[in-house]
Amino acid sequence: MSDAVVGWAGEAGAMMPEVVRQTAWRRDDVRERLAELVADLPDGARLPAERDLADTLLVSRTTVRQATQELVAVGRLARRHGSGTYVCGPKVTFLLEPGVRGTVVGPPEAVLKSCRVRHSSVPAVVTGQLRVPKGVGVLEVGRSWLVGDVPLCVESSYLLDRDSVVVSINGAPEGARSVDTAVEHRAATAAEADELLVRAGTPVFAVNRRYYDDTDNTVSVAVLVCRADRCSLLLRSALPR
Amino acid sequence: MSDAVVGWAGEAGAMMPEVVRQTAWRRDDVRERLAELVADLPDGARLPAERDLADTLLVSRTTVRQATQELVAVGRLARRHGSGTYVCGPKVTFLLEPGVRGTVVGPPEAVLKSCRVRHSSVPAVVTGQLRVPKGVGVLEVGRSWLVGDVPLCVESSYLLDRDSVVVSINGAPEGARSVDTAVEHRAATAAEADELLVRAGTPVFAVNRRYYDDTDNTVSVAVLVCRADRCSLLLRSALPR
DNA sequence: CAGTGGTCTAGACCACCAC
DNA sequence: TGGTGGTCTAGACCACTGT
Repeated sequence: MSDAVVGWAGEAGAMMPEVVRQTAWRRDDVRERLAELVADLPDGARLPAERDLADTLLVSRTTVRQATQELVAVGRLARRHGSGTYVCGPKVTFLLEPGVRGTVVGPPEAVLKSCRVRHSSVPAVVTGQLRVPKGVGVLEVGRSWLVGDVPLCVESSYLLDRDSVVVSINGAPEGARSVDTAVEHRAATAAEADELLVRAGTPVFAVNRRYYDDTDNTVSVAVLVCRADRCSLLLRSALPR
Repeated sequence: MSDAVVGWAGEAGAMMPEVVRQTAWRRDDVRERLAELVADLPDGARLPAERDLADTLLVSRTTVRQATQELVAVGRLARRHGSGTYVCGPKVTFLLEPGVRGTVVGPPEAVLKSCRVRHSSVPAVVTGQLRVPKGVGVLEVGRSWLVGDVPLCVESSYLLDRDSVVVSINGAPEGARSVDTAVEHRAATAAEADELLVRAGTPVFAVNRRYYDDTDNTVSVAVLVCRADRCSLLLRSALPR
C-alpha cells in the first residue's frame, strides 16, 4: 500500500493527524467504481484481472474480491475460475401464475427444461403439509430449467396419486381453488448446490407453493429453488371485485 | 483436494461421467460445524468470539468470518459490532395479498409501522410505468415496518391523484383489476441501506407491484424493499375456475 | 478499559482455463 | 505454461459495546 493514498484510516494515519473519518470503506468505494465501470460495458465483457484491479485501485486483492463478491451475489458480475470475471446479462424471469406451477419467460430465450415423473415416498418437506391418506401414494414431478448449460431452477411437486399428471404439469392440480406462494432467501443445501452447480451455502430463492381445495385441505405442494443471482420471479394475480 | 469420478449423471444409464469435487474447503467445514452448533442453541444465544472460534477450529479468523458471513446472509446469525454474534429468531413474513399493498404478519409480533402521504414529482422508478396525464399530480405513499427498533421493510407507492388515499393504503387503488408482483434479489442502494440500517450493497428483496385496470393501463406502482436476511414473503392467490 | 466485530493488507499456494 | 480466479493465513488497526 502506497503512502500516496491519503484520506484512508490505517497505516497512513500513523504519519499524519487523522482529519475526518467518514464511514468510507475501501470496499464500498471499489464496489461503486466497479459498478460504474460495469455500467459502461456490454454484457459478457471481461473485467481486468483481480490483481490488476488491485494495483490500479491501490487496494489489496482481498478488498477487490470483497467488492466484486457483492456484485456477483446480486448477479451483476459472474466469475469463471481460471478465465476471468464477466459482466452478466439480464436475469431470467420465472412467471408463477396461480394456475401454473412454473413457467419461464425471457430473456434470454434459450431455455430448455427437463421433466420427470415418478412415484415417490413422502419426503420430509411434505411431511405435515400434504396429508396423505393410508394406501394412497404420492407422485413426484421433478423439473429443471437451464439457460445454455447452466441450470437455474429446480422444482419438485408432490401431489396425491388421484390427480392427473398432465394436469399437474400444465396447471393446478384437480380440485385446487387457491394457492399460497412463499418466497424465502436461504442458503442452498448440498443437494441443491449440486444440481444448480453452485457452492453449498450460495443464496437461493426458495419458492414454496401450497395448493388448497374448497375446504382448505392441502392437495399439492411444490418446492421451487432457483439461483437468486440469475433469476427474478413474477406473479400475476387478479383482484377481487 | 483432488477430483474423482464418483458417479454418473442422469438416470437410466446415461453414460456421461460426472466429476464431483472431493474438495473440503475449511470455510464449508466451519459453516457446517457452526450450523450444527446453532441448531442446538436457543434464539438470541451468543456464539463464542471469532478469535476463540478460530483457535478452537484451528483456522484463521478470516475463515471463521467467511463461514459466519454465509450464515448471516441468510438470516441464521446476526452480528452486533462490539458485542458478539447471535443466533437469529424466525423471519418476519410479509403477506402480499392481491388487494392489499403490504401487510405484516408474525412472528415476531412486535411490529410497528409509520406512514406518510405527500404529493410527489414522478421518480425515476415510475417513469415509463405509470403514465401520468399532463396536469395530474402523483401521490406518494411511503410506509415502513419495524421490529423493535430495526426497520425491516420500506415501501413507496405511487398512484394517480384521482385515487383515494384511504383506498390506496388499505386496498388496491380505484379501478385496479389485476396486479403483477415481481420479486428480485439485488443490492440495497445507498438510500435504502440508510433506511434499513444496513451496509450499502447488502442483498435485499425488491418487490415491484404494478396495478392494472380493465384496459391494462397501469394505475399504480409500488416498490417494496425489505431485508432478505430477516424477511420472507407470502402471496395468496385464488385460482381461476 | 477489555472484549468484540469490521476492515484491510501482503503473500502464499491451489485449481482451472486457454493458448 | 502463463494467467486467472479460489482459498487461506497471520497480523494489524479501527470502531463499537458493555462493564
